Amino acid sequence: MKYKIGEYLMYPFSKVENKWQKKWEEEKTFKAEDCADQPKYYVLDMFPYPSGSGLHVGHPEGYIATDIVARYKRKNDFNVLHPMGWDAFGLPAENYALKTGTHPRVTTKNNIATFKRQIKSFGFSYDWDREINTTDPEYYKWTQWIFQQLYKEGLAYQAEVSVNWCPELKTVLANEEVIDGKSERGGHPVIQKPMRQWVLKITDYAERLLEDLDIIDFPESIKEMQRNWIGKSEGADVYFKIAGTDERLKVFTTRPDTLFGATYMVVAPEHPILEEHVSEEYIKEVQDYKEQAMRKTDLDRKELSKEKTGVFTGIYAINPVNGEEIPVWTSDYVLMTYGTGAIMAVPGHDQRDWEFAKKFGMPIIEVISGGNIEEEAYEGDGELVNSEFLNGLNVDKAKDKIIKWLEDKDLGEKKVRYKLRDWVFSRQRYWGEPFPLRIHKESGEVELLDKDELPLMLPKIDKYELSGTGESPLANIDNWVEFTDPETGEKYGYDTNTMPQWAGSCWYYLRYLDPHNDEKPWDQEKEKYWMPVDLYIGGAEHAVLHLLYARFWHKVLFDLGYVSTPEPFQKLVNQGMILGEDGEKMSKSRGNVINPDDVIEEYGADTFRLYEMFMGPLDRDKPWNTDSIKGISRFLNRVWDMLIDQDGNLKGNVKDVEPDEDLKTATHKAIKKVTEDMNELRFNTAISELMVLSKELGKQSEIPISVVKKFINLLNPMAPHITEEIADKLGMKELAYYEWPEWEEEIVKEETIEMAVQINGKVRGQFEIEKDADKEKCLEKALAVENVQRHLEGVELVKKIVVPNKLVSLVVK
RNA sequence: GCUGCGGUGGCGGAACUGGUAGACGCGCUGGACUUAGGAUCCAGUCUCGUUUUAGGGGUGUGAGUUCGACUCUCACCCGCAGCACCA
Repeated sequence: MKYKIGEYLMYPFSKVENKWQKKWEEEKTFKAEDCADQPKYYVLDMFPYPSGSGLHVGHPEGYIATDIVARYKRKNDFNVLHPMGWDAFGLPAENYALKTGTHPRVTTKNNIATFKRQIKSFGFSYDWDREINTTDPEYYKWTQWIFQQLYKEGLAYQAEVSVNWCPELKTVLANEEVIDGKSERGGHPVIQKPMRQWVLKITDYAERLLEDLDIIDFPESIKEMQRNWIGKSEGADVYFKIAGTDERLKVFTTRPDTLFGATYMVVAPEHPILEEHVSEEYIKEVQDYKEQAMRKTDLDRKELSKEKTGVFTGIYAINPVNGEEIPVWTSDYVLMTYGTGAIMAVPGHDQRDWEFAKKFGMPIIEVISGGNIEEEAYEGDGELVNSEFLNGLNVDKAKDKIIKWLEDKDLGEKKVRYKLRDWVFSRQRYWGEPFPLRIHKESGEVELLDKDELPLMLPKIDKYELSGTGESPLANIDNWVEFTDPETGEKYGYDTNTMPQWAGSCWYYLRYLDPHNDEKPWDQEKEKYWMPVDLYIGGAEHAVLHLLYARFWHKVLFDLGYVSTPEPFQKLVNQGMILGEDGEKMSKSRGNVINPDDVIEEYGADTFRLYEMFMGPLDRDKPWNTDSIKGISRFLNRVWDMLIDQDGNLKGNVKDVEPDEDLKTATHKAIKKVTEDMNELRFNTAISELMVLSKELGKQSEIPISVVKKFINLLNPMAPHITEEIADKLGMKELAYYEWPEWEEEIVKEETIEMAVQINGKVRGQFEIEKDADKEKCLEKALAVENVQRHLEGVELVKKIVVPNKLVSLVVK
C-alpha cells in the first residue's frame, strides 16, 4: 500500500491523484452554470503564453492560489467561474518558424498540449469546457470585431509613428525584443524609424483610467505604477508671441506662477518653428544640431543626458507678463512628444533649466523666496518676489491668479496633460490577428469588413522571413496585398500588419463567459451575471501593459453598452516570484531551474500545492528549498498514516466518539483561523494551523470521526486529492462541494487563560485565570505571584494597568 | 534622483486594533526503534549566564511617544522592483 520513493515510504499519491483527476474530468465536477440562482464568484488566472519550454514552478503558484479560492468558495455556496486558456499569438512561435520552417500553428498546438498536460497534473478545478485559445479563428474573429468597434468610435487611427528598426537585421522589432537600445538577438543597434501604424487612442481615457484606480482593489504598487505611467500634470498653456511676427509659441508649464522668472525658451529639435523662423546666420548650426539629435537613439539621449547641449536659434519671443524679449534655444532635453514640445525656462526654479542656464550663461532670476538660487534651483513653496502683481502670494495662490490673468487676456489657459501616449497597435509580424478591413488601392480609404466576413483568416504562408522593407511576411503574399472585388471590380489590399500580442488578452476574461457563442462575443445576460472578475491573480510584470490595455478596452465596451461594469477586475493580487535555491532568479544559464514535473513525480501534486503555499506570503518573492518540501510531504504522510491502515481502510481507532474539551477547542480555533486566512489569501499560516490540529488529533487514542471530517474538509481546497480519497473512506460524499465548517466563538475562547505580569515593562510572572475575569480579580492574582512579590519588596507601587485576558502591568518606583 | 515594497534565529517565515517576540516548517543536537538508516518516532533548539531557580541582551541603525513598541513618529543605512531630463 505504500510507495517507496527514494528513501521514503509514501502514501500512494500517484494512484490517488490519477483516480480523482480522472473522476473530475469524466463527471465535469467543476462545470460552472451560467446565471444560476446563486451568488457568483469569478476567479481568474492570467492565462499563460504556452512556450516551448513548458511550465516552470513560478506559473503554478498563482494557479494554486486561485484554485484554493475557487474550491473554498464552492464550499461556501458560491457558483464559481474558474476558467483557463491560452494566450498563444506571439513572437517565439514565429521565430521558431523562421528557424525550422514549422508553422506557428503546429508549434502552438504542441506547446498547448504540453502546458495542458502539466496544468492538469495539479488537479486544478477549471471548467475545461470554457477553454479558449487566442489563435483560434473562432476567438480572434471577436478580437477583430472589437477592433472594429474601436475604429467606428474613432479610437483607432493610422499615423506615421516611429518603430524600432534594426538596420543590421533589416527588420522591425517589437519593444519586447529591444533591450537597452539593442536587438535582443545579436545585440545590433536599433534606431527609431517612422512607419505607418495603427494607433489606439488610449489617451482619450487617461483621466478615467486614472480616476477609477480608486474604485478597484489593486496592490498599491500597481496603482502607483499606473498613475506614473498615465502621468497626469496640471498647469497652464502660455502663449509667447514670436518677435517680429504675429505667430505665437505655445508652451506647457506646471509652474505658471514663475512666469516672471522665465529668461529664455527651449524648443525640441523636432519642433516645427525651426522650419520657418530661424534667421539666416543660425540656420546651419540649428540644422546640424537637429541632425545630431535625430541620429541619437533613445539610449544615447539618456546616456548623454548628464551634460546639457543646445544651440541658439536667433528667434526671440515675448514674455506675455512683462513684454520682455527672451531668446529661444533648441535642446534635446525638451521632448517633442510631451506637452507642446516647447518650454519656458525658469532657471531659478527648475533644476534642468538651471543647469542649462549655468552652462550657456543665461540670467537667473529669483521669483520665489526661500532658496539659494546661486547654488541650485529652488523648487519649493515660498513667497513670490520680482513678480509685480503676484508679489507676496504663495505658490498655489499665485498659480490661480496668473492663470486667471492669462485667460482674461487670451494669453494662455489652464491645462491638464498626461504622459500617456496613444498605443501603437500594429506589428510587422505574421503570427497575430489580421486587421479586419481592406484598403482601397487607389484612394487608400479604409473599409471595415462586414461582420459576416469575419474572421479575416491568417493566410497560409511558406516563408516567414520579413520583407526587406520591414513589412511582415504577409507582404510577400500577392493576393493578400492586392485583390479585386468580384462585384465592383475595384482593387483592394489587406493590411500587412497584425495586432500585437496584447490584443487577445485585452478581453479574454469576457469570452470565458460564453466561449462557444458564434453570434456574439458574449451574451449580455451572462455578462451581467458573471462580471466583474472578483479575484484576478498573476505576475507583476503586467502592471502597466496588459492591465492598462484591458482596462481601456473594457471602458470602451462599457461606453458602448456591451459590458455592465466600468472596471473588469475588482481585485488584483500579484504572486511573488519563486527564486532558485540560491536565492537568484531561476534561469537556464544559472542552472537553478526546478521542473514541476519532477517534483510532482517525486512527491505528488498535493505536496507541491501545499509546499508552494507554505513557502511564505503569496505576494512575496521566495526561494525554493528542496529540503523544505520534505516537511510538507511528511505532514501529508502523517495524516494518511493516522487515518488509513496498510490495507487502505479506515483505521480502527477512528471512531464515532465525542472529542474532549481540549480537542474541541483546538478544532474550533483551527476552523476560525483557517477561514480567516482563506479570506485573506494567507495560505501559509492556514497550513501551519492545520499542522497544529493534526498533531492534536494524532495524540488521541481514539480519534473522533467528527473532528477528522472537519479537518479533512479544511484541508481539501489546498490538497484536494488526498482529502477526497480519505473523505471517500469516511463516507463523505463529493467533498469538493461539502459545506465549509463553522466555528463557535464561545468554544474558541478557552475557559482558563494564562495572563502575564509585567513590572516596569518586564515580564516577571504568569498566572491562570478564568476568561473575562474582572480587573480586581486579575490584579489580586497578579500580586500573589511569588516572583512578582519578590520584585515588589522595598519599592513603591505607583501604577496598575489591567488588560483583561492579556496581562497586568505594574509600575514601581 | 523619484516612486513603491521590504529588513525578525543557521534558513523559509509567525506575531489580531501597541500587550508574554520567534507559531509552523527546514536544518541542527541528543535519544528510541533497527543488521543498517539519509526512513519513522520522542525530546531539545534566539543569545549570554545558570545544577535548578533568578537574571542580562535581543526584531537593520539612532532618537522619540508610551506602563508597555517588530507594530506608532522622526532621521538614517541596506536590499529588491518600477520609472527616469514628462517642463
